[in-house]
Amino acid sequence: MNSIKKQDTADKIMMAAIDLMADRGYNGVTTEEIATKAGFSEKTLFRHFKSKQNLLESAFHRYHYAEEMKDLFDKEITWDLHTDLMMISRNYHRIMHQNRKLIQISGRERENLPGFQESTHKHPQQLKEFLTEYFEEMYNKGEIIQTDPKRQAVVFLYMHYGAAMGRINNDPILEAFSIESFIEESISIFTRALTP
Amino acid sequence: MNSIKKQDTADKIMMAAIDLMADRGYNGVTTEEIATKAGFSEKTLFRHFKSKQNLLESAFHRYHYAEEMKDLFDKEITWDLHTDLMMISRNYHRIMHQNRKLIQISGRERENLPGFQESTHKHPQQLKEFLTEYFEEMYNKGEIIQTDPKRQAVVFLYMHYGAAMGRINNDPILEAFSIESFIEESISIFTRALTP
DNA sequence: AATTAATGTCAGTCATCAGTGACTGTCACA
DNA sequence: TGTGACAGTCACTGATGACTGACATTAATT
Repeated sequence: MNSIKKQDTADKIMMAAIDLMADRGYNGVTTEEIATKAGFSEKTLFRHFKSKQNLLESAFHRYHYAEEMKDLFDKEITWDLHTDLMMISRNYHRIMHQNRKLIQISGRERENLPGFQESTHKHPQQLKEFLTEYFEEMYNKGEIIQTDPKRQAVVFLYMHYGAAMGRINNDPILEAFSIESFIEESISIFTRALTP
Repeated sequence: MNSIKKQDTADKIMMAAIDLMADRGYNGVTTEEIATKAGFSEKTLFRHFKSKQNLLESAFHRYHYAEEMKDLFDKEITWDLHTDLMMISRNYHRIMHQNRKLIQISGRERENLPGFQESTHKHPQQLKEFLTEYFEEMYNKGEIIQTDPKRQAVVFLYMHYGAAMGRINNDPILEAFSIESFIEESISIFTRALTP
């Protein structure tokens, strides 16, 4: 039972930490609260993590969404603009939504998470490069009009990033709206703009 | 010199508070730091504001970007799609940039700012309604194609919201890019998508 | 039955921080 | 010259929060 149970406890504590810190920030939450929420004593928390800071870092490391983002590119590209953009957007929003708590924390805790900001920025960066290449290729295939593919990629990304952040922050604008509906509209606009 | 100087002191303290809290959050900054940065003693801070919480609220109230957003609609609409969208975007980004510190704080400090979230959401809401009406009117004039104007407005807004947030957070994606360049590309895409 | 790993309890340390109270200094102005 | 408005200093308090050490408990393992 040793390492399994041990891991289980650590996981529960990390989950509790993520939950609470996403709502109230690193400094807004006490180690006691985290432990209680996880169903353990504060002492146990400190037996598993050598400090509060270390707990946050561990939690981040453990639940990092790094890898998923990459898979997004490896999916089936059909070279049909609408289909591909829909697929990419859906996956993007799914990943952003799954990782919303980590994203909230990361936005907030620049100071407390050394070298973390960069890892948050790494994946959009990759996505931007992938999209840029995709648009270039589509242009070469004569499927889209010629403009600057890098700029198109950035606009596309920010459009979805904005919506993803709105969703994370419970923006009332999205209340009347499903995210699926947003995706459809945005892709329609994009498709229509780029189709020759 | 009474109330002028008094206001001046209070202002300096509020400015210092905004500066520091935008970087490190409410709980990440001490009243002493704020006072020192403002060039006063901690005592003076508490003579002007009855608590740290009250200081934050006052600062927010004072520098609230509420009003500016509305002016954005009252500007010259030319009923030329490209021109109007450029004007709106430029103003939007200008206001967002001017108020970046308050925006950062507001995103972070949901818990500490009672009823603040709603006031942050109010203006985009207004903007969304204005844009919706604008798109409807443009459709009636036969200047744009028929789709759902509300959805168009939301997509337009989030596109710029995303970029504005990226700019605030120093997203490296925007490094190679001026915001003006983003605006141009995004409006080109939008214009091309909506033009009959 | 003895051992061990994981957790709990309790009492306590140490540092920090919001906020206060008493008193002083300074300048404007009447 | 005296009063009022504003800021400073200093020495506190009271609370909180991260983190520790000693010892007890529980339950599974051998």
